[in-house]
Amino acid sequence: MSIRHALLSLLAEGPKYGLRLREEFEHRTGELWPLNVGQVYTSLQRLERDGLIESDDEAGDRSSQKRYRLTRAGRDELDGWLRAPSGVTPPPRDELVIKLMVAATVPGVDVHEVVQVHRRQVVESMQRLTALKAATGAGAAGGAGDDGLALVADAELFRLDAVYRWLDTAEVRLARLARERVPDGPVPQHTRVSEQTRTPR
Amino acid sequence: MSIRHALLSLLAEGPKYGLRLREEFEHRTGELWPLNVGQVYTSLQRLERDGLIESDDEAGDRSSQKRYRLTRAGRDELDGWLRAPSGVTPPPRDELVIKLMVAATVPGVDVHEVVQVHRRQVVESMQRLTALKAATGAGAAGGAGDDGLALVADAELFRLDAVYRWLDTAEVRLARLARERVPDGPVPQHTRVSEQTRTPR
DNA sequence: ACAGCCATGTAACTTGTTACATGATTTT
DNA sequence: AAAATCATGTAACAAGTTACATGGCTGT
Repeated sequence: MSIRHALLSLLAEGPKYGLRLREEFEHRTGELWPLNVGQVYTSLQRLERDGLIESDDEAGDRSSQKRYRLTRAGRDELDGWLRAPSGVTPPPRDELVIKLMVAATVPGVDVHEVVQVHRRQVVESMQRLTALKAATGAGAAGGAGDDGLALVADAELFRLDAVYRWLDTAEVRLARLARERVPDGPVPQHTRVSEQTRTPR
Repeated sequence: MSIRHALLSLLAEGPKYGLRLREEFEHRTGELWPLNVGQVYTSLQRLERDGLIESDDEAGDRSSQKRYRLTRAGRDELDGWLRAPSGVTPPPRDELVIKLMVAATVPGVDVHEVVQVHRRQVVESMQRLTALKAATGAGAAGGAGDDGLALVADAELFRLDAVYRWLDTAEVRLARLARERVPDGPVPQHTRVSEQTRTPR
């Protein structure tokens, strides 16, 4: 639901058209989060379908700018989103966490190795981001776009730092999990019964 | 793509059926990430469609366990996933970051207020998670399921801590962004021309 | 005239997600 | 016999994503 609302936000400043919206989005996020143009148009159509934005319907001619503006409902939706908690109910599933939780018991897979691989990737990403920040920050002498990049890069850097530290604490527990692997897990009763009554192929 | 691969991982231990897969997934993640049953079945069907898993096709009778097992292609896919970087190319879009980047320039919205709201939510979530960890950790005397919960909770806690620190550093820059708001942004040339030639409604 | 960009749009697809239906088995 | 639980399945939709098509405008 991020892109929908991001478009609403950009439209709150005034009517804009598709490509313009893409440019602004990418500029604000320091060109770190590319946004496919097609997605802007599909999102705009869906927003219009939901009555959150309107367009100058006079323009029947293709290939000329079609401005969209926020409706009242759109503004309300936007205000709600800005004050709504971001991903806390339920907590968002973290792919890396899932990966390690299940990898712990996959036969023939060394958890330590998987952890190592990801640790290395985290470090590399952090180095890349730091270099990028330094390069643009020094080169262009600090405009607004650089602030955007810095913000996005910082968010990623903090996140990656957290991931790295989690990997450290997780490794111990993961090894224990793999060892403690219960061969007689909580199997529902129905299973055992069915296995007896069903004819094996 | 997380759930697909999680199911593959669980199936790597041996053939299992739908409900069993849900139970194991939820158990591993400390019951913190509920998984809708329907989604297990849809995911299984799609995995079978893609040739990553197989089922005992003998069972035409509904409402009896249908076991799925990993195919060779499935195992390969799984191995690839375990070693693949998690969300680095391109960096995942962070909803909160987007929210604040665009909120900075929405008229009538106080960035500081939005930041405050989210700061509070982060703190509350962290407290809730810490309490949950303490409660189950002390009560059940440390089984494997508690390790699962601890791992997931830790991941969330580290993540939230990073979010909190980012909010601190971001607030300054966001205020600057809102002030520095360029009224004459990089408008594509085509726009100006069209605006002259088009009849205003 | 032609290449390249601006601008919009559409068709097709993926994963995630929920609500609901169905039937068998077990429990009360 | 009724209620609860186990187990599978389906229909429908949202949101994200990409590849492609279309036409106008601009510069060479």
